[in-house]
Amino acid sequence: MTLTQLEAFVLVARLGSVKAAARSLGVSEPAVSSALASLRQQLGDSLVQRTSSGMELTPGGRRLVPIASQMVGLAVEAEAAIRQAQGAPDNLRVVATSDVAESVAPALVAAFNAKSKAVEVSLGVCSTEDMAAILQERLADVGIGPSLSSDGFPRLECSPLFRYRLIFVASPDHHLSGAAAIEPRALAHETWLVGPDAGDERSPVRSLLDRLHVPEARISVFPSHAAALTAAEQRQGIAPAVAHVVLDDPEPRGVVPLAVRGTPVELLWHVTMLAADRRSLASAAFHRFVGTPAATHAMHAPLRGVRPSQFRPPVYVTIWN
Amino acid sequence: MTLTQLEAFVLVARLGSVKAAARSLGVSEPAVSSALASLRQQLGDSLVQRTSSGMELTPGGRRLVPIASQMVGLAVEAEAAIRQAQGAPDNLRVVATSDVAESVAPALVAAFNAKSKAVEVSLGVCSTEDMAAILQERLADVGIGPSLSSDGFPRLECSPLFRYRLIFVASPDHHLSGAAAIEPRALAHETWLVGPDAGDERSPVRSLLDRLHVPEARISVFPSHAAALTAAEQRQGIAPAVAHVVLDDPEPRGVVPLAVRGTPVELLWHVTMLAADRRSLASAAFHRFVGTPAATHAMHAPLRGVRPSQFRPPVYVTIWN
DNA sequence: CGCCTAGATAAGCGATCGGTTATCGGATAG
DNA sequence: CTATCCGATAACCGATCGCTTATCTAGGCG
Repeated sequence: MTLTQLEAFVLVARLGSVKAAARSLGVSEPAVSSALASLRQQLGDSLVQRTSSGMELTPGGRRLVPIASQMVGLAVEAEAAIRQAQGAPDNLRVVATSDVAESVAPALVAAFNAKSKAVEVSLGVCSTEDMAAILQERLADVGIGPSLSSDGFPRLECSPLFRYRLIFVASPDHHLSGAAAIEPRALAHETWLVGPDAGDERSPVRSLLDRLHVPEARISVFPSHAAALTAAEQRQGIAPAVAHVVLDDPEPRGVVPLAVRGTPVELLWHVTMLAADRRSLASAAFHRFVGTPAATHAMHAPLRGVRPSQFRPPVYVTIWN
Repeated sequence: MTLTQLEAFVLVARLGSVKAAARSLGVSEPAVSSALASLRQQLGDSLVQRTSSGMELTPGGRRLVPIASQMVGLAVEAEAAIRQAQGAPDNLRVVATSDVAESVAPALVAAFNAKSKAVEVSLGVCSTEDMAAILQERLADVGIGPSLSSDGFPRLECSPLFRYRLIFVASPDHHLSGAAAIEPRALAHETWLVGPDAGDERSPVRSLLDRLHVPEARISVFPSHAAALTAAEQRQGIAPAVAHVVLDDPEPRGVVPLAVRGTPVELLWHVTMLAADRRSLASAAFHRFVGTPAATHAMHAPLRGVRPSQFRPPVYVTIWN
């Protein structure tokens, strides 16, 4: 029974699939499967069994989850405690959905870092779907993205962070540029140039594309939002974008907003972390920070110096440990 | 950071020496030392440092102890939880000092076993000194021996179990047999035939020998009390013994009690286990059991069928896991 | 019916673990 | 000063871990 095995098991139990757990851990599927096999053999219980709809816990597995989860949590706590005892900088791992990670997160993280020098902040990317489990399993300390409040993760606390506007942009040459009061359903057969969050089942962009019934063939997914925007400048296509990031850019992009009815879409990003009694000192400091005007200001500031290379290449994987 | 390493560290911290930890775990000294080295390297903290008087914790080490302790505790809890979920018999590991293990413990354990068929009980031996740490680290569930109440192990609960009389016996041929009102200090230069607990710093027999200033050369330590008694039948020497065990034996030993002033010595054995809120179901059942008349009766019953071979050969080591 | 998805299994590989015996080093006591 | 105790280290070894790629297999679905 190793901590690695326990962590794999907990993630399988929490996420309901070996595949998702493997993705969250950034390893291959058999790695997780065999970790599970070792546990099963050693404990003499199958722990989880596949059913038609995901993986179901056995009675033994159900008991193991909270214990194993706590053990893994204690392991990271141990490391943090010792680092702190030595006066070493505390560590804060922020995960965000890809849209956040490419818009407001860098500035927010930088501002926080400037203020609390004793904390080392790192920024990662994950899908909305995995975020709750990642936070609960302490693979990360803070999550930024859509609201996670109704997820059945009672130990997580989710609060509104930032109100933003989703707009659609295109090159000035685009045939819809300049058109007035465009009907949304007219966009169903346009070419869409989107960032990685189009792969995230629960991202606003994804649900929008789903609602419009845009066929797969008309969607081009880019490894970053910046790349999607660049493509929109050059190719005929529509890109969703966060309003203030595109419009207030000091070096304006070669795209213009489209006058689509119902836009800009008002949306909210939330910040999620463990409940107050079990979060780390650094997490608590971050939580306090995001309530300050300095944080709001940083997020509203135009995006500066963000290059796609700043973001982890494997966008949908969060790797630490 | 593996559980094995954490356990080694905790035991070193608790027992104050690598040697004692190695003994408790039943492994060699370098095994513990290298486990410690791995932890030190990985966490970047020396954790414990040797001083003139034992090992001293660093600030980081001090923080790690409770966390690591909890982790290993959870590991054994996990196994127990799953075993129980499968309806498998619960497991109760009893440790006792060697005097108890050879006198009342077998009957007590057997009686408990007969009553709760769903619990598998095993009996081990350890020194008084190590008992508290062994219980706290869940290497065993129940400890029987001298009182441990003043040991600075706040999570342990210690209650009186059994009042017994310590007497001295010798062969009827012995020159002191039949003598009246023997002065204790007259025994200082006799030959003593004692069981393994003479090696236990805190056993009553040891402190008695210390008080009499019996020279090392006059003490013969046997691998079991039974062996010491047998030797007393055949050789010229005095053996300490638990009164009712020797006197009520259905097949009387060839020894007689000596009329030493101050004897019989009234002593108490205690039972120690984790505090009520963190003990296992089986431990709780055992705790209830020792308060019943059946338990008292079992302990008072003459020792039946006890052979030295029933006791672990390496007397001062407790091995499970 | 065959395809597809997702988990299990096989085979293999390097790193680490966990243990041993033997030796070294440093403080303490006599 | 030397003997001794105790922890650290060296050298070594087998088992396991943790991971990979490739293949197998059981259900669900068109």
